[in-house]
Amino acid sequence: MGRAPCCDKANVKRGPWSPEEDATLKRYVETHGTGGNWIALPQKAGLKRCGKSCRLRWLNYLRPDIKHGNFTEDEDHVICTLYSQIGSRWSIIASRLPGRTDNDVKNYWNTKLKKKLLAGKVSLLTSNNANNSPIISGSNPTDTNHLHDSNPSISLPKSEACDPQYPASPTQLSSSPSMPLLTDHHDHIAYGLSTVNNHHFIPPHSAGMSFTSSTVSHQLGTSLKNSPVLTSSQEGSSVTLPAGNNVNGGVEDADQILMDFGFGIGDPCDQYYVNNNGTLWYNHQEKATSHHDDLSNWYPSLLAADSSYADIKPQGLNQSVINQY
DNA sequence: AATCGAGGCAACCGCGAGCGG
DNA sequence: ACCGCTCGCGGTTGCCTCGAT
Repeated sequence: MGRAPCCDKANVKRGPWSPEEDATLKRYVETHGTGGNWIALPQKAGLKRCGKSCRLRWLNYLRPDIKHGNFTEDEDHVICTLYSQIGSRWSIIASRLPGRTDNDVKNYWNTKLKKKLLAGKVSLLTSNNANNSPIISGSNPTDTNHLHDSNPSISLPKSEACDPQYPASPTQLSSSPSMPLLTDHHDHIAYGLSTVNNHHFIPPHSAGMSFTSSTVSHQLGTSLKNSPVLTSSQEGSSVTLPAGNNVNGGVEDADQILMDFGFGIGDPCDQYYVNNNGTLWYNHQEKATSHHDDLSNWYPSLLAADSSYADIKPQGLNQSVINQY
């Protein structure tokens, strides 16, 4: 037996809200509040809507002080940086942006910001430029000063702070002297703590780390300093990145490194790319190809960006391991 | 002017968490 | 401890708009 529906779908209106419905809901909530029960609200308010629909409409549209459209550069940075650190937890990200809803942020990321980021029009801010970091502390949603907090930290709920997928706060991890980063295919370890298909992976940003070409060289045991574009895939495929793209700047930027390790998260064609500010980019290819220029496949920092890895589960990690970092 | 496709956004869906009985 | 109910979240869908052809 499946879950009972939250409402009688046959007797509720669905689809876009009319101005009359908006007015009715707004009037009711402003007069009576939600009463802590959205399920019962539509009947009391005289709406033929599902309670969940009412809640969504109120939170995402009718609530006072909602901002729509026109995300600022500061907001872009907040979203990008938090996304790089905590992934697609839109409610947390939205809570840092006064007047923005999780739905808004999510849509903005999916439709615009991801592309903007890939095009290099907005950057992720790292621990190296913490003075400008939008990663913020405090919880007052109306306080916009946090956008320029000089001593940033993000507070996750306790359970999340202990979640091995988010092994520790960025602040804690940034002080890590040496975290195991890259090993080869045989060890099935890429970046550390999270595990995907038995391959461990944590992007540098999640660890609050700056990731430089020399670090990569060291970890790979290979001299990369004179190799702005590295391919070390088992297939030995070379990679051509789109020209004029800051993120995938390839040969134009000697500090940027492309790594096609040929191992890891499911496919020999997976690629990892670290640019000069420490941002890890991940490219998943379904099939081996010499053309890795489909921008839609590049993701910054977090595997969580790719829904095909939604099954990421932490494995074999305990607090003592976390404490090492 | 008509058609088509891509992009953007609002809304829906299903699941997990939390809470009270 | 268990169960049922509601809330909140993230992923997905579908409609609308707009630009290109």
